Amino acid sequence: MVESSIQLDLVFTALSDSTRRSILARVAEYEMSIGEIAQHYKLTFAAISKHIKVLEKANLITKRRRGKEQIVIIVPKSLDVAREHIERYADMWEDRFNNLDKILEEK
Amino acid sequence: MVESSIQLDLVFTALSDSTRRSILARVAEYEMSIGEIAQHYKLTFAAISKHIKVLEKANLITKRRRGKEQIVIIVPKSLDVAREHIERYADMWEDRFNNLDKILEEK
DNA sequence: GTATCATTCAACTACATGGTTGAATCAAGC
DNA sequence: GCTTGATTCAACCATGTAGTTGAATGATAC
Repeated sequence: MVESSIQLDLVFTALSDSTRRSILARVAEYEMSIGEIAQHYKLTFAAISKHIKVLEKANLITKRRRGKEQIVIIVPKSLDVAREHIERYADMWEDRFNNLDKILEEK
Repeated sequence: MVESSIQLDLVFTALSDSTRRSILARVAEYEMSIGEIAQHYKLTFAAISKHIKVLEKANLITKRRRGKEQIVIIVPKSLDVAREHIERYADMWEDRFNNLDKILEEK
């Protein structure tokens, strides 16, 4: 535990399950109720509800009430933290690559 | 399980742990042996070895032998699959946002 | 081939996760 | 206030994961 970023932990954990990625893709297109989401999967309602809670905890989605239903809404900027983190690896590697000249000179 | 992408599962699972992200950041800058990596953490050697195996399984890093040591090397393009997936969510949301006009017309 | 250093494997513990079922909650409609 | 529909909670089971320790392997140096 060095770069203690709980938010990143939560986001990557949420994205590590294909059912959750599928749900996220769904609500990225159309906001919909939990019941509507659950219809598309063989899992029980409760299981879907749990997956949605994981996405919510990672702040990838949020909920709003519409009568009896809970409407699931994507939080658009929430994935930025993950995207930016991934870019950072690329940048580091790029820097290292650009320093190859120096390394070769030492030979 | 809808968009059965085991590779994405592995990559996001690997990135969901801050120790592994830290290791990945380290080897993105400089390639180094497992022993050198382990020195920076309070965990046992075996624990670090396990973390590195998770990163290897996700194809984020690879290993090369140098005498007695195993040198850990980042696989630069391996994160693309994750980055591209994240971009897709953004695109979907963008499309939906651009269609707001039509939705408002229906009102 | 023996000693040594670097790493991995095996066995184990503790805890988290993904799934189930059935009861409980909560808002709406009558 | 009762019923119904939508969702969540609680309890439980099975499996996976992160960590440990100690033994086993693999490569080098002598």
